[in-house]
Amino acid sequence: MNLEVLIQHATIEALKKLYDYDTDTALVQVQNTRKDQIGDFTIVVFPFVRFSKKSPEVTGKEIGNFVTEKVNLIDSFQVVKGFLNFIVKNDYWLKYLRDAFNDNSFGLINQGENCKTIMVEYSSPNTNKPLHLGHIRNNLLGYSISEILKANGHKVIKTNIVNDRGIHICKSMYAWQKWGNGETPESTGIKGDHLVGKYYVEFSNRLKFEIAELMSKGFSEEEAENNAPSMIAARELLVKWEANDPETINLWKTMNEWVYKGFDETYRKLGVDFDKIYYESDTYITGKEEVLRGEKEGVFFRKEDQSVWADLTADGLDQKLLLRSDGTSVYITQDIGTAKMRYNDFDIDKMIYVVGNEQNYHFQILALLLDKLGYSWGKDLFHFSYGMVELPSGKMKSREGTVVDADDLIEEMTDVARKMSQELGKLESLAKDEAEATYRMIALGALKYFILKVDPRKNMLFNPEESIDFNGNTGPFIQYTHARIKSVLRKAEEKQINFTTDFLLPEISQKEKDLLKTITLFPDVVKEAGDNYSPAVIANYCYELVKEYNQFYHDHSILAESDEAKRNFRLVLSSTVAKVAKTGMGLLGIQMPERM
RNA sequence: GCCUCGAUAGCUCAGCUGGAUAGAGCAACUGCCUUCUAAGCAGUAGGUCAUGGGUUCGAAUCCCGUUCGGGGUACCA
Repeated sequence: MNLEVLIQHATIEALKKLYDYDTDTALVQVQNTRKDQIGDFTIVVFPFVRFSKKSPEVTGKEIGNFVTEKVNLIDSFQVVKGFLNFIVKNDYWLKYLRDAFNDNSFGLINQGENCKTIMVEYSSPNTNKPLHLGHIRNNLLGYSISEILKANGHKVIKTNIVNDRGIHICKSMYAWQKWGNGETPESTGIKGDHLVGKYYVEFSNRLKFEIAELMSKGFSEEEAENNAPSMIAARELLVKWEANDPETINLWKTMNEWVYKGFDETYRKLGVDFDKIYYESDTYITGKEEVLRGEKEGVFFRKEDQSVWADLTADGLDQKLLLRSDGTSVYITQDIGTAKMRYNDFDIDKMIYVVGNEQNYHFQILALLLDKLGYSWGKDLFHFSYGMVELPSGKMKSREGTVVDADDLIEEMTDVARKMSQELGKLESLAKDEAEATYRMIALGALKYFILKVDPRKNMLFNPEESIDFNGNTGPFIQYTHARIKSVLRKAEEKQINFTTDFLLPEISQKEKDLLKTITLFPDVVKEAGDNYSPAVIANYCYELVKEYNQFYHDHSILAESDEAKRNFRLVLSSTVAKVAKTGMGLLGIQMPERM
């Protein structure tokens, strides 16, 4: 049982003995004492004065005396206004440090009885265009959430559903057929996903032109879009595709292969991966079957034009199209099929969809439809809904070319990291490829931290005019601190200074104690991040920790310390900070360099 | 229109399961490298927590109204 719980229980007992008041753990909260106050743990006594019938100060003193008597790890206490601050014996903190230092999986929970099998879907790209910054946020969140859930003792299956079919890819296919002149990634030297994306943009431009033309002839915007020749051609391609037309399927396969090769490269650079990949071209048929079964069972209905719908008005929503009048399937049809296949393939306790908040409505409906189709797990689907990445000019739109391309961004960041390292004269002793790997590590550290430190639910702003920072509250700052500690530890080794946790109790300074206390917060932070699906909690903690370390580092010598117990303690402290920071950043998918 | 999310320093963000004087970073200004990595440390300045009410011993945090902004409400995905 940890000390906070001991204090909590002792306080409950005190309330009973002193004031004959019965309460439970929910009403007695032990919190960490504010940094600017003396003490380690705090209990707010205001809620108790009502039945102690004494002033907050007196109430605090009475409870303080009782608890201090009862819990022998507590050294003393102070009452400031209505706040009861306990001061804990140094032995407690030092023992904690020893344990943390010796525990290789400090802060992580082993797979135990609460272990769930959780499937996390993320990335989910369309195969008609390359990945952009919005996808980067998705990929980083999905990967990080998976790691955080593993750290909380769960089994995680990372999955990706590739939207490899549908009208969007037909648009690229049509444009390539029409204006491509047989271009390939090989013939042009353009990365496959970028080449296909180029034709998607060309299609959009052409369509925009055609719509304008038709509207000038008196068509409404909707009519114009439906009657634009390019749009008609793309729809024809989709019908041919669903009818298995060999020529269409061939072209589709070829262009998708180009895209996959490109995606694989981007995923590799980003450092994300998947345990199982689904393709909508494999799952949409199951979806169609499910919809038709639903229609047969009277859950769904068919309109005169042969389109199939779900009536959700009883649930406070609208009618929802499930199959088009030409018989082809839509987005939600595919998702129904994908969900069913996943539950057939794996024994899943929980399904998490990492998808942007623009699709909140979609997932609300998906859960409802699956429930109506008789799947008990339908309502348990969890949509991890995250905010958009916005540019100063507003939302990113692939169709309009206002996107920050993922590959470009990573390259630019790497260039900045390289330039900066060289200006600072760092890494000169490293071999070229090792230095390059470190630049990449720093660049990705900056990018990933920049994205993951913000609350996932909120929209965030990216300004391409200002490059992502490498100083201050950033990934490289945390990486730097790690490298700094590693450097000290290397020097210790060179000087043959061995250190163990057997140090006799040294006196510890306030800064050392603050740092040590920050280390003790890590397990709770991991748990909170898991409960709230929030990499941001981890990111902000890592920053807090290394900031604390840098202050300590500035004020104390480590290797030059003559008192052996102190030197020993500081080395253990440093080493533990490095380990915790590395573990924490690992949960964000950020690697830590040995030197930088 | 309806549904939904948001608004904290000049900018980007923490803090939101109610607790002490609202915190960081960036940008601006000042100091600190003959000593373990200055991608660092210390400091100055910067706030009506959109706004009006309510609940409470106590509200940035919870509730209601208002204003402004994002997203959704497609036979796009």
